[in-house]
Amino acid sequence: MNEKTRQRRSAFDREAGVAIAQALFHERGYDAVSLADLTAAMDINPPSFYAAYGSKAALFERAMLRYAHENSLPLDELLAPDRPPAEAISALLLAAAKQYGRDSILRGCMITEGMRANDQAARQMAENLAHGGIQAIRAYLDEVHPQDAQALADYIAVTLRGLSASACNGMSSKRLMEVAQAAGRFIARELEASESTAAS
Amino acid sequence: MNEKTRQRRSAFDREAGVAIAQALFHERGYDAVSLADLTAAMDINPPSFYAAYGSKAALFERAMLRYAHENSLPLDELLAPDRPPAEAISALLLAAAKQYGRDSILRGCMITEGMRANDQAARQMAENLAHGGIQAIRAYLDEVHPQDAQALADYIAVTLRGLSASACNGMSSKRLMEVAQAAGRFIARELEASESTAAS
DNA sequence: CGATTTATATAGTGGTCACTAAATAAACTG
DNA sequence: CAGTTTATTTAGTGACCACTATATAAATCG
Repeated sequence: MNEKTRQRRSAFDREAGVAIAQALFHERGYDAVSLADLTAAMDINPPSFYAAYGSKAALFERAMLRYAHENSLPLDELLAPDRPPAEAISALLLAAAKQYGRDSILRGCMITEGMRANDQAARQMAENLAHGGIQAIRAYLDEVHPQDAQALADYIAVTLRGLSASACNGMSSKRLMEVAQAAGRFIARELEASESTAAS
Repeated sequence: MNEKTRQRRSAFDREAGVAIAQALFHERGYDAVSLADLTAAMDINPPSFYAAYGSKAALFERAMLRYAHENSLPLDELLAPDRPPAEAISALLLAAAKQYGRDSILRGCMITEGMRANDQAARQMAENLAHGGIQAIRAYLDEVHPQDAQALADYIAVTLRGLSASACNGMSSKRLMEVAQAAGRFIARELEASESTAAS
């Protein structure tokens, strides 16, 4: 009975699939999201997945790029050259803390946390993307505070990583923001101190 | 031919097995170490593993406890009540940075990084252990700086997490220590500031 | 409309995962 | 030395992993 008549849907929306993958990867991390999870969430079969994206890692990269385009901190605005550096850096840290703790499911920074994936290819992609962000901060500091741009950039990078990881383990938005504000205040004091040192 | 004569070795050293597991879990993280990795490193078969440890997660807990016993920061000494708090906290951060970057293979804090495991049971065990450390710092701050012990404890916790994660992604010991020293300096200034505020 | 291309559907692949049943050798106990 | 316990051995388990060979339906295009 019921001989053949195999049916077929039209092509699925591949950009929508990237958005779905972005949410899953952000929520659970690269390794904890399986192909079966992805194809189920997109309501497609594995061959459609591979025809569209090539591999799980390639889709992860597209998802991170989409995340960066949609959610990355507006470094250009935050770190505007005409702003007082202390204010700019404080604003950056606070904006990060706000974003990392905003959503109850999508915690922390998807790219920062991607750097701790077990899969080597996925980790490398995240590291490359994160490097760009750190470089932008470093370039800004080279302009506004060249005497110890590296140390400040490292301090900011470590603080951002700590904020992201803490957000992932449930630290509340309020507490994240308080830590960010404290760090911003500390940097402001440090800039003041080295300004007056330089002026003496 | 060669009928039977199955041989058997004596029991393996279970404590040595915990040490081997500790190194593997610290190096790669809980999820990235397989049963096969563990049994191969210990040179035993899976049934010996389960007879000795019960499960992979249970061994992870024993390995973390061993790590804590062997490597955990001597909070009692670092945070001695008769020490100036600013000095004690700076010493704590610097000691952490030193330890996280000391070994080229065993990077960061095994327990802190365990909190990001994909396996729920392993993550919970790490969170419970980490909570103890944070609580010790919090109790110390309640004694020496009760007016904002929570904010300071959060700042320290976030900084420690950032240092650990950064160590895992290759930040050099030198840079980790510079960040820790900067954070310690910032906290010293903050304590000074709030002391003088309180005195006014 | 007919030919070609594209992306779907079914139904798998081999590999690895944590874990175990059954048999038996060593160690322990009387 | 005999009986019991303990921990080893071999040889698997089913579940899940990322990924794919083959067939065919829809979309595209002359």
